[in-house]
Amino acid sequence: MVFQEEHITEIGKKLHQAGMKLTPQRRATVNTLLKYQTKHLSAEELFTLIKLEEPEIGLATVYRTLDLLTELQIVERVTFDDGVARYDLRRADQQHFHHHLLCSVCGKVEEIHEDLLGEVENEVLRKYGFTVQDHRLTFHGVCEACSRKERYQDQG
Amino acid sequence: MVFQEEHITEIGKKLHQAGMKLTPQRRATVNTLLKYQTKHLSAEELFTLIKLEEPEIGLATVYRTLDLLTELQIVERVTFDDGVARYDLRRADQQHFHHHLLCSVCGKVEEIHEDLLGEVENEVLRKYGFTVQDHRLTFHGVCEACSRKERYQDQG
DNA sequence: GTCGGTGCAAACGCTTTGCAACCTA
DNA sequence: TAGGTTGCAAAGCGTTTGCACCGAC
Repeated sequence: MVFQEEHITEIGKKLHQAGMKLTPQRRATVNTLLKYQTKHLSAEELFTLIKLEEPEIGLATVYRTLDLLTELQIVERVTFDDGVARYDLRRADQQHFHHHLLCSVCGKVEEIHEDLLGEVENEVLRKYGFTVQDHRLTFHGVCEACSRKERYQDQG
Repeated sequence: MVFQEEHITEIGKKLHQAGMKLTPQRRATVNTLLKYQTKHLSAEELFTLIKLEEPEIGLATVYRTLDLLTELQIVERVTFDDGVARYDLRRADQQHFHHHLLCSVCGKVEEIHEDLLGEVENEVLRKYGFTVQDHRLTFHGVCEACSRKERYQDQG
């Protein structure tokens, strides 16, 4: 995938700028993040998948790499209420226009890449004097597929 | 505080309805939650405070009580990105109109009790077919006090 | 040769659980 | 007195850290 290679070299550059190396382990981690984009995988889940490409890698290295990528703002760490950290590759074009829909029936996590909060953030500044730099917005509810199923069951 | 007593008996009723008892430990926990409302304390912090009223209480009981109150929707469990659960007494009149402002300078957590998301939730239903039941919204940024300080420093 | 990066195992902090004793409705 | 509730200690789980070894520049 050319697209993927571009991403990797771009990330390699960022690492270099920070005086750090693009090791095979880090490359494999980024590859896996790219491959499972928007899946919101935990460190342990990523570890299992990364091992397919880089079997010798250790869990600690995965954590360290994810921390590093988070600091460089290449990935975003999200914590839902289960307390487990999940990791998301950040799109280059995306500031913080990124929300989650968490279905309480099937557990699926959907992403919305659209800024729903522009006006709301202005309001927060106006009313509370709070300057918003970033946000975390997760909606809990029922996704389209599950709603349909529920309606179906109610009738049947 | 009459207000507080009302709350306690009301919560006692809810427990009763669920076939559970209002023990001294639970009473002390609710009292402390009332006393430090909107402080977003962790279980450990609450434990320390509850012990002032009920010195024999164990940490496990605090966790169990908080779990119980969360299930009964009397308190709300919030997890910011540090991964530690914090607990918030739910106001009777409040559905989910409750957001957080997290200052990245001083670490303070402010609450907003105002529904900023009514229109946004309609949009989510319209565009994504997702029926919103609840949400978590946290703004990361700089609070009014810290903004003022920063402006002052820039000038001085 | 230096210095960052790695794997392993041990440690860590928050949370949950097993169990015997307790106590309240 | 029956069943929920408790305190304690141990275990659980995700995450971090110490350390010796490795490998690229």
